[in-house]
Amino acid sequence: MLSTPELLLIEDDPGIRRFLRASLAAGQYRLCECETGQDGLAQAAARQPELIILDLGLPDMDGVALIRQVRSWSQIPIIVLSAQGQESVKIAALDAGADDFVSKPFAVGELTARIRAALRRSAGLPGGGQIFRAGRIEVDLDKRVVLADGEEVHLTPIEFKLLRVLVRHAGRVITQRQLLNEVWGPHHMEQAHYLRVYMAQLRRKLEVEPARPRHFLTEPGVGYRLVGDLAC
Amino acid sequence: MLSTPELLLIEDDPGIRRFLRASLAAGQYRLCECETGQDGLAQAAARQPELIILDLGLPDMDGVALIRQVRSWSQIPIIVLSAQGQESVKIAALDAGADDFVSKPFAVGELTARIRAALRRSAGLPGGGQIFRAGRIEVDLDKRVVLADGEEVHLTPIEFKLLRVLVRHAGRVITQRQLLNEVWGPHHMEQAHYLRVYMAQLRRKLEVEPARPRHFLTEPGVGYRLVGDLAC
DNA sequence: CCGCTTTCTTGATACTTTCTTGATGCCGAT
DNA sequence: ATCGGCATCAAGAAAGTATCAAGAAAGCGG
Repeated sequence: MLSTPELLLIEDDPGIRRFLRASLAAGQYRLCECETGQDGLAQAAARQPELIILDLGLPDMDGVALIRQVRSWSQIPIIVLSAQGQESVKIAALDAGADDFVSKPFAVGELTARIRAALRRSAGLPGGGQIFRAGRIEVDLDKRVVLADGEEVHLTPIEFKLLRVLVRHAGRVITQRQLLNEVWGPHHMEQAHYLRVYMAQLRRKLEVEPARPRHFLTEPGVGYRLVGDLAC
Repeated sequence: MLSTPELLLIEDDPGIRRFLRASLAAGQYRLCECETGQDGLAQAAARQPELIILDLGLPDMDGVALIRQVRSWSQIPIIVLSAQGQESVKIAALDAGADDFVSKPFAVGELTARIRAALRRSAGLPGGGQIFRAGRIEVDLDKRVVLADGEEVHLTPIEFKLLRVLVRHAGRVITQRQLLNEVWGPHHMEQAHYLRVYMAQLRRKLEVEPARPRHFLTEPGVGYRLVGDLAC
């Protein structure tokens, strides 16, 4: 069960890495660590973490450039750490797309509070559980639980990721590229076949008549759309 | 957004108010100022600003409590200012629902960068979906959904592309070449036949009397025009 | 560390929708 | 009447989609 959020830490200083590993990985979050910007970019694309903590002063590339690259395909929250508290650096990072900026030395408590704030925002929820309903289907994104006719339905990690994206955009059409990007990452945006396999899987598990879907609708040539009771 | 974003400033210190008024109200934003927490809450509810800047050290009420109250009904971004840089205060404010925390004394450049970051984020989510209406027709370009008499109408990719161009230029005549260019690309600008086929399709699906179109009008020798209720 | 189970990836095939294209008829203008 | 621009219908071609299934990979428990 992958319920704890995964954070990606991009930081070259081993001391700080150890420090944050101790502070963050202790139950609350899973932590994935990188030492270089290149590796960080690759990991961000491959693992699709829920949040990125980025040290601006990397040896191999400019931190602001890294932010821009990530922002070219994703809205993952990025919290920047930096030894330089210079105002111009902060502005550059924030305007490049960073969500928050923390100067070193920092207090862990504050950092974790800012992480919570960023995750809360990106979840799009006040913190209390929002439940999506569509006919006999019930989805609780927080608890990571899906019910059909009140019965719990087991979903694999990818199935749930896909469902989550659909639920978050419920009512509107999502393009195949967008789904592929958000579920498999930017390197798989041509593998539309994955989408078909997993959409069929979701329908098989959640639709009454998988062959005649009432909620997981296909928009041929475009993408898919999840229609539920709460229409916006 | 058509007009400049409105910010609500809740701050008892007249000096800082004057300072921020000078920095923020100069063209970029509209600024609404309050001296007390009570007034701030009232203004937040009444004016629905796009962002709140809140001084934690208000004379009449606890800032953290104010954050909680606002959060009980709204997700407006809140940036906290505070003279106390104490970690526990920051954590309390962020966990109460604040989006960001800036300690005094602060640099305007950083504050405005953080404001931009917060506004950018909040702009992304709810979707400023403007809906085009024309008689019984309703077009939501964001959701990619079209209704006629409240009933959903399915459009193929090309049909929707064509409709989108028409909606974006609603009220004006669009030449055939322009439509062909925007829908099929610059290599098909001579295929006026495509246009006739698909325009007929749109009329068949959306007009009450396809033979006597009321909204999808032909301008002989020139192109087409979509007339609706909201002109822009 | 190994074997077992679950999940992911990939391929093959049948099926559906959509696009393109040609034929035909209408209407107004010359 | 004839011609050019427009509307409509229809059918084959092309593109896109659903589903099954099996080997590969990854995760889990002992």
